[in-house]
Amino acid sequence: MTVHVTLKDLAKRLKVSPSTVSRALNDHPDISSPTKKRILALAESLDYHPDNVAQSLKNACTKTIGVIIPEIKHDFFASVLDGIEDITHEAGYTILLCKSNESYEREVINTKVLASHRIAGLIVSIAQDTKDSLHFQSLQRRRIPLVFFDRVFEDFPSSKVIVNDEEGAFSAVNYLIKSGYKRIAHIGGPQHLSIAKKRFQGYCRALEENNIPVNMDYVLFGGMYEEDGGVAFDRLHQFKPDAVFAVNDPVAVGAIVKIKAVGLSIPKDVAVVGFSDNAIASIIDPPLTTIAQPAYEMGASAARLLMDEIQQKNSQRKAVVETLKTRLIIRKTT
Amino acid sequence: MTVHVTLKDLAKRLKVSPSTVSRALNDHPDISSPTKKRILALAESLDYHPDNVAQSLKNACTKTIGVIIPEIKHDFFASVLDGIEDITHEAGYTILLCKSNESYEREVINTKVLASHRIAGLIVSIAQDTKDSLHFQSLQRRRIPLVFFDRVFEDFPSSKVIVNDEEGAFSAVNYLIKSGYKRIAHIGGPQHLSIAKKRFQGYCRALEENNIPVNMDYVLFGGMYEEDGGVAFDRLHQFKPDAVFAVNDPVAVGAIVKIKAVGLSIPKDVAVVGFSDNAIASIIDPPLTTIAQPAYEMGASAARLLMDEIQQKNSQRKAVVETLKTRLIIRKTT
DNA sequence: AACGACATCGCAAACGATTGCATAAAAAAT
DNA sequence: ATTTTTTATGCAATCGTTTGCGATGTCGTT
Repeated sequence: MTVHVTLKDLAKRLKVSPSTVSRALNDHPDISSPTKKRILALAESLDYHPDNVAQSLKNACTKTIGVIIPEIKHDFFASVLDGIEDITHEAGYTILLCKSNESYEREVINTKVLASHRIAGLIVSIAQDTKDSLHFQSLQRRRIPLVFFDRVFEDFPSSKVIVNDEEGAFSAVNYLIKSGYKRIAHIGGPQHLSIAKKRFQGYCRALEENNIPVNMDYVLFGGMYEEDGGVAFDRLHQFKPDAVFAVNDPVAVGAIVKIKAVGLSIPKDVAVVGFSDNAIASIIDPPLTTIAQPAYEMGASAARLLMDEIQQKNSQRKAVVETLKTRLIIRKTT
Repeated sequence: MTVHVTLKDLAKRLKVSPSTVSRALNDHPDISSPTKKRILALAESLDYHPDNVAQSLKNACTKTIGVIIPEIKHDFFASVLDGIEDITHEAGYTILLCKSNESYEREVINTKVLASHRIAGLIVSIAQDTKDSLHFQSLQRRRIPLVFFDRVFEDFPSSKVIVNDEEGAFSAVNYLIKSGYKRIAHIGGPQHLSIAKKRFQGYCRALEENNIPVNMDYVLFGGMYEEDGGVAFDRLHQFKPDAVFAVNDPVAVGAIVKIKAVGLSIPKDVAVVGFSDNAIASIIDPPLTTIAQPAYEMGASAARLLMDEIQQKNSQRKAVVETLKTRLIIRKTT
């Protein structure tokens, strides 16, 4: 009365050896077609499914890939996950999903759990709290292919999928300048996050190329959430900026809410630009000018890179960095 | 030069048997504390991690649970997933994530893949295309605990987490009636989906209890997406409804867009009520009156139920149905 | 001095599947 | 009729871990 039907069960019932059953199920040419048919038929009727766990143990590799993201309930990551799922599913892989909750400790635990699950590879966007990459180095030592996306370590020897943050930020700020805005503020994110840093750099370059000095009164670094945007604009308010370039859409939204709250009008008094083109951007009032990131495509690209690395496991792998293009979407906040 | 450090490696290095190492790592009382310390120390320095795959094989159970959802990039499911992750992570389980893309075939494949991964349990919200439950019955025969949420089979003998859809719909429509709306239309979903059916039932009951006959001119059944809402209102338009109760928020949004497009004003000419309280609801112009579903809580509840069932595997399990409360959120579309 | 009680540890089988090698029978070639 | 080849199947080891049982060795007890 075993619950799971095993290969041995089939063997016993048919009075053949387990090896024969295994070969028959894998359509090995050594097995005669009559026996093959008998075995296939029984397997079918008993609803036999090979035990992936045992197969993995034997083959020293599973058909699962790990994914670690800071949070799930977030347009961007959800879309990325969607892209990852579609590609890996095609390739016969399943996703082991972990969430870091932006915590370094939880990220470390996740890598350990996933490693001991023997994932074939790992796709990661690192947490805000994460500053060192020891846990990922440990995975590389075990030859587990690794692909980072969006939030990456700049000098980590692995494949990455990023967007051209600097360029995107540049084009947004440059557009603001060309539109005649003079006092352009920046609400930035934590500068140890490469995306936050790059966006700040793009902001600076745009100003410089237009011969506008970077005034640090207009620059604030905080978190990546809506409340951070509100807090930041509160402090910025005294300097009367006529435009705000936020590190991402939630922060931009936070700023918008605050701007409206203090009685200023958008974009007449203050223009706002976000980053990411979250769903919220097209829906908020007024609709937010922002920089679109191809989220689904990033997930799909990361998954494709990972699948490649897994397949050619033994050949010398080279870390490839894929930079996807951003796109400035002009709406009503500028 | 093995990549993975195994228990046997430790054993060899320390000239003890693998069983001793195993027991030491599991803090078995038979092992003396000096040897324990030696083993622990080496395990630490060699960055040893037990192979989950081998453990799973031996123990006939993994520390993973499967999750099948129709799509990921959707506020509701993403939030549910968030809830599931938090609870299962606490319990030491990892999520194997599959997406059905609303397709019956893909759902069937997913159940097979997950079963052969030997998941300890499964959480599912069924696809729109799914009409029979054979694949889930097959899982139950293998004694894999199953919990459905949101979209469930009404008469399937397993635990479920649902919201009181009928009651939620009733309260929304009742509110519309009390507010003085007379010609209340319903843009419904596929009636084989229990949630769509229940919401329609709530709509009917509200009308009936207020002595308003249900006029099927005002009722349309379609899909669950934004475009379906637009299409539906197009056809509804001729009957001049003064209020629309949509089966969910995307459909409501589709209707809103269409209503604005034909030059009607909301809520003056037509009121709109959605269902789910997606992020979009609070952001769209005008902000949408809708019925809030506790998405995160549903995920967390489903996960808790599943954890319980897994732990008391052998005792007779009873299917428990947990019904969470909805909440009418009144915004500006009514 | 002899015997049982403990404390430590190893042996070996097991989980379910795969696979190189050996073996047996049947078919083909001489 | 004998040898060679082909075809079909079984044996046994292996992946990494766990665990019941048995084998030591060390004490304390009478």
